[in-house]
Amino acid sequence: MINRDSREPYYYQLYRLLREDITSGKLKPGDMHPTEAELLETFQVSRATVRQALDMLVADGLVFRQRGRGTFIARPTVEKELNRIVSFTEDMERLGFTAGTQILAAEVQQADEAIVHILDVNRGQEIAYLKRLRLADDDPMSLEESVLVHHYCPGILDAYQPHHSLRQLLQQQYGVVLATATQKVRAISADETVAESLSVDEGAAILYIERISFTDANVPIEFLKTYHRGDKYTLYNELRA
Amino acid sequence: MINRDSREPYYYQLYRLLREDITSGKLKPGDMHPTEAELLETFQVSRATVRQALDMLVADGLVFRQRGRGTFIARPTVEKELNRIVSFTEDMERLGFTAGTQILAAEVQQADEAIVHILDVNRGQEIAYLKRLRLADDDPMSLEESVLVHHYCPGILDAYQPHHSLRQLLQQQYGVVLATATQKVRAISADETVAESLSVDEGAAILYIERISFTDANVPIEFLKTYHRGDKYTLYNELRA
DNA sequence: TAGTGGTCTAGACCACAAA
DNA sequence: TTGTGGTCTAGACCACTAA
Repeated sequence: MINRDSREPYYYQLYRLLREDITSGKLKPGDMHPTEAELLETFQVSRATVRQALDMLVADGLVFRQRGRGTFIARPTVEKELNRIVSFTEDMERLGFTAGTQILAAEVQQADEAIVHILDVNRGQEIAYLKRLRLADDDPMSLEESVLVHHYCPGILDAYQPHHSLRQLLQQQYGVVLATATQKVRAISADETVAESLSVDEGAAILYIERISFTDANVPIEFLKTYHRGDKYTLYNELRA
Repeated sequence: MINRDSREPYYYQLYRLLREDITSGKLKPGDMHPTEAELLETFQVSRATVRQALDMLVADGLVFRQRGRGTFIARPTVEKELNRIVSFTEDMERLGFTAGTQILAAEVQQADEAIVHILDVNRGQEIAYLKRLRLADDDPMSLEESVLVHHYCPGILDAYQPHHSLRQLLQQQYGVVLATATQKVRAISADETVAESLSVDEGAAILYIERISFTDANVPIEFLKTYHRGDKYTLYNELRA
């Protein structure tokens, strides 16, 4: 039900309630969604409020409307997922692998000239450096080097455990939400270090990705370099005209 | 002004009018947009209608709202461009190169089993095959193999000229608009053929992209395989949480 | 014809920013 | 204090779908 005393808008509360019914599987793809009239009655809010909540579900791609027929639960498409920021664990599980992690290095360092410009910090300012080897079904898949602005997540390297999601930790312990990211993707040849870490031959093709992640306040918070095994890893994305 | 007799909704007419003021440059980034109250008065519509039009401008990224301050014209950001379908020519010019093209093959073929599933055609149905070498400042940059459903663009291989954009040709001569695409990105090692075409050593890192493009009616129309030189080509994209 | 979503009105009160 | 956008109400009429 809608909490009338909450500072959260009615439409947003309703949105979350309706979304839960879909993501929990209570309503399945193709099912008809409760009509606007039913929602008015059930939740005792005006039609504009109901429509505002439904607009958000439509924007999320969770439902679609057909004039004269009703509102229906959408069939999830792979495409919708393609440009989302996904954790390595999520990514591997989607592909049917079991994800594992080895921590190769975790230390607080001082920002060098290169990082200063990328993460908008001052030279010498503290950064958290984390180097991890990512495994899929116990085989090396990717090598990841993360640099975080330590100021926003002090002590994160002590809190981090291999089975944790860095993303979740940032959100739950520090209230830092990764909202957007930009990335550059290149194909490179494995140098000795990378080859050894990933158990491939020197010179093997590597999918190299540099990502800068931003908080919901549009502040750069993480710089990530990833070396994926070219023979094992595929990146998907979607384009619009 | 709003045409009250049009079948086009008021909010949509208003949206187009306001958008025109921005894209024409009459309103510049950072400028304050007319307030909702002003728009009510000027266009003699209700506030809900004004807000619906403004919602669309916000969704387009053309304006942003600040409670208590007003609505402002947004600064176009590079990031917004990152997930757009871009032609090779556009792409190279953005980077400051001069784009060139050599046609290596252009012929009508019959769909084999692999293509049948990708482009949703029948086995043996006609497809247009086009193999092009892409140059940046006269250096080989990428090797592209396009497969088009010939039925939607009969005779396109005769109409195509090296300095043309395939995308423009499809739109202008056949009314086919490429609206969305999905792509897979991998790092591979150059085999003999690819190495020779791109003037790199065999085994050099190649950024390999497979793209399926869809029309605005969501019909698959083109299958594109691209081999980019790893030492020269970088792919950019943007992610959301 | 009954029921659905699409559009539109004319108000109201609120939170927030700036003077 | 004034003006802005944010939220909300209680209606209305319309276009479309399906029975």
